[in-house]
Amino acid sequence: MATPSMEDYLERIYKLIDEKGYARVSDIAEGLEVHPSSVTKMIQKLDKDNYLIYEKYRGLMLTPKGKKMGKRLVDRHQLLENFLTTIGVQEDNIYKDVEGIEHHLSWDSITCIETLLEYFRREPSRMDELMNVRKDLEADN
Amino acid sequence: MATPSMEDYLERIYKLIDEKGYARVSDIAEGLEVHPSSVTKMIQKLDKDNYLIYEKYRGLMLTPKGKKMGKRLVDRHQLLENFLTTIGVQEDNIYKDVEGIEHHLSWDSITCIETLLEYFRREPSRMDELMNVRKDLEADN
DNA sequence: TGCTTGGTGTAGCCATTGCTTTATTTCCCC
DNA sequence: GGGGAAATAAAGCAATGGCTACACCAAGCA
Repeated sequence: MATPSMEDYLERIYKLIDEKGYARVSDIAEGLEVHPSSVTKMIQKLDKDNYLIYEKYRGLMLTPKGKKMGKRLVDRHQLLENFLTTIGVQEDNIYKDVEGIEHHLSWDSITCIETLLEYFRREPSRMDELMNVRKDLEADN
Repeated sequence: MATPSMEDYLERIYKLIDEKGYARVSDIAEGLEVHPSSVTKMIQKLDKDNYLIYEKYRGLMLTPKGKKMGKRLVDRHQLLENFLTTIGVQEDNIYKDVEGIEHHLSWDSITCIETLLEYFRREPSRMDELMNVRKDLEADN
């Protein structure tokens, strides 16, 4: 299984390839705010675990396994952002919270949160009702 | 600020005191599945950070700060368990997931999840509707 | 009283995870 | 072919927390 940091790298790589068609060491490093040498090292680890195929100085390609996992990770991240937004968490807390929890939820939990979001999406008035509850609770203090 | 591990200890200690009136090193160690020496070390750290007052061989007492934080941590844990249960996560995933995310959510997020739970509590039929969404989504596959 | 014993405390060590620094290598393009 | 940007290798460091081994205290019993 992948460590949290491996997931961060894989997520970033998937996104870069998705957006620009390729993922360079320096882009990955910049995105994650680490030094290039850290990226090289992690890429080698990801290669060893068959998430990607890596050729020194030549670049990398995600394997099917890597693509699949990358997509899941990116989707998961997005889902969690949507979830926190939906329930009313402040913008400035969302990124850090997602960053913190995304690596620690089972896919079962992810699926359930997905369902919950769909629940609110289907009937937007439900969010209004949620906000009413919020106002009630705030009034209690 | 407290590290994840410090929070685990504080949570455990608060619970022990709440249930038995005191918290012995060996009980804490057993609860967290670590060796007693690790507990002593952490207790000293918690003392240094004013979460508790510690006297060698004599036991410990939570300070007001420690009590307040301990209660928050225990409540937070419970809240997250309830949340995952409510949205339909399987029993066997809940503990590990909560264990994983509890240290990584802002109090803003916690409050919002609290509101969400209250939303379902007020009108239990909402959970039925949530389960209907779930069935729909499952049928799609 | 004094000894035994179980619970505690101390010190030093180890593992994991990642990151940095520094020095070197490779590629690409002029 | 040479220069510079990018990438890599090697070594080391820092934070976190856990463990082992051994020393120590204190309560209860003989």
